[in-house]
Amino acid sequence: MRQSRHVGRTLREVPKDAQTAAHSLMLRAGCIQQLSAGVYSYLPLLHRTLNKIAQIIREEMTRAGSEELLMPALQPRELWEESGRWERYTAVDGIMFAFKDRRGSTSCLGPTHEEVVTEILRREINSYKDLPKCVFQIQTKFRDEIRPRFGLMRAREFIMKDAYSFDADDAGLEASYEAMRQAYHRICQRVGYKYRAVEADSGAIGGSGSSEFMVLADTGEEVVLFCDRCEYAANQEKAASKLEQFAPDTAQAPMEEVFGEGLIGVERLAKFLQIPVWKTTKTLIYEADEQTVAVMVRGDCDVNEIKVANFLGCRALKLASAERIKGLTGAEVGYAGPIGLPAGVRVMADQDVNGRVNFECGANKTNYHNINVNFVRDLPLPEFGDFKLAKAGDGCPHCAGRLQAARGIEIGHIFKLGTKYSGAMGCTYLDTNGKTRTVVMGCYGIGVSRMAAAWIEQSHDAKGIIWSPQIAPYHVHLTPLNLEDETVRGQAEALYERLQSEGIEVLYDDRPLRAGEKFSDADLLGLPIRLTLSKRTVEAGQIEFKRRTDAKPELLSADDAIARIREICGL
RNA sequence: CGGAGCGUAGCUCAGCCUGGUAGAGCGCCAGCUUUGGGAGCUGGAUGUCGCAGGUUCGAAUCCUGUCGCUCCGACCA
Repeated sequence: MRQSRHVGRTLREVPKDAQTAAHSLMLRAGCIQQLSAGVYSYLPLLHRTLNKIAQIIREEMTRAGSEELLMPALQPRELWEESGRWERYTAVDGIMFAFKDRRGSTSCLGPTHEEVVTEILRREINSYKDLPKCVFQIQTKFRDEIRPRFGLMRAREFIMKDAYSFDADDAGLEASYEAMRQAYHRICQRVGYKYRAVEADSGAIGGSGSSEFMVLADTGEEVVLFCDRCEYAANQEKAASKLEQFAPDTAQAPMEEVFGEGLIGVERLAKFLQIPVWKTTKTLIYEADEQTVAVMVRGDCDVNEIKVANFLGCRALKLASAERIKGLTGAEVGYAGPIGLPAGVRVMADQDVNGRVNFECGANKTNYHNINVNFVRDLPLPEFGDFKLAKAGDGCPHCAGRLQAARGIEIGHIFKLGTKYSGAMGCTYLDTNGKTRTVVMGCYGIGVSRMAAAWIEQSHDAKGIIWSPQIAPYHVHLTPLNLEDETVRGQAEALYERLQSEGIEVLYDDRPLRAGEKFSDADLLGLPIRLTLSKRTVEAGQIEFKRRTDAKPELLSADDAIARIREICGL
């Protein structure tokens, strides 16, 4: 491609709306243009990268036995009512674009395709002989994000690959899931990410098990925890952990109410009470749909709201307002405790709250704390469960190692759905005994446009993007100088032709610009290899070869340069 | 959803408080010089000041509404 005809001019100034490196660089390199909040045009450079990513995904999906199709983005309300997700996706979470057409029927733009794919496959599957099946598509998805941000990272319109497996039983699902898991590893490895696969919460999609593929980057929105000794790795939303255990007191002391003015925050409180932090207790009051719950965690922990919501099976979980807390506990925020709450409040506690003797908790009275509290004697046993947020430094749940934290960008998420959709929508088959059974499903998503953004987030420097050869828009940036010189111009044109004829993708900067502008643009666009011709190189009879990651260029013959390009780009 | 901020030239922004009919830098166009990391000089073009009302002799500026964009958000007991 001749750069003089290329659409996607570079920007010298940093666009004000860009909060992250990837967003800023994509705008500056002319990869994207914003059309409205969270909606972007993919300009030619990025379009090429997206196609390359899509191609890698296609190849790996196909290798794993999945077949490509394309489903409608525009979907009827009735289908979503059949699966039972309409209300949640529209009224409750509002994540789905929905609207009436001219006939008055309601449609939506699909944020995901479980309903449609189940509709397709339930007509396809009759017998166990028709299983397993697996299909995928690469398509534009729509999510009415509460707050779109970071460019392509959290957009309202984005490109995603989603695959769906259909099996006769759980064993079949395990096999399908494993094939997809392997495919996802291969995709990440082929692109070249530094990444981790982690255990994850399955969220709104539902289902029993899931893994996320996280590209490691400091600006990632997710926190992943992984063990320094074993293979355990999980999203913080899902992660379990073992807390350090302390020897309990040998005898119960009498419960006491202690005045401690304005003591909010467990560190200060523990110091004041002269007890270790692990003996303090945080009690948080939540509104969970229609019920009110109090959740207790050890003072050195925080509540993992996702675990609580999953335990309760509620749709919405949020901290109670200050007024509500005052109404329930009679105290200002900060002094809630499990003793003396109104009868309707359901009391739950993280399991590590148990096993302590003479612990502290809020007294439901402003500025007062109870100490030497003991279950059974002072209050009934609450419902115990795993409700704490695991954090770096906690013990690994599976071995004696410690958890470490890293930030990541979630690019892929695979789920064992089970029969949630097939059951609701009647996707069944007859087994060998002629008995009707429900198909067991899995779903496997990976964000194509987000993968491009994640790559840049992980691979850039002060000057610009550093593409990997596998997903770079072009392999080579041909940047001749002194184009006014006939000889240079002639050689540049000839080299441009030769590279193309050899199947090397080349962006040819044929603009009559100065060296500084060309090189700065080349660094910004970040193609893997830069080739430069000039009066100097003509005299030397060689061409200048520089990788984006090299500091200095080297002089090579055209043949040698092409050989190097082939080697680097795996051509 | 709540809170806040911003919409002025292609881009980044000043001007607004204190009303008098619009500016800078970069970019763009022409010419000359320059020519290996965004060079210099000279000349030039460019705006429904987001939109709609209102106040006023007069509105980018004040008021109201509206649309768009951006940022922040339960101080965890």
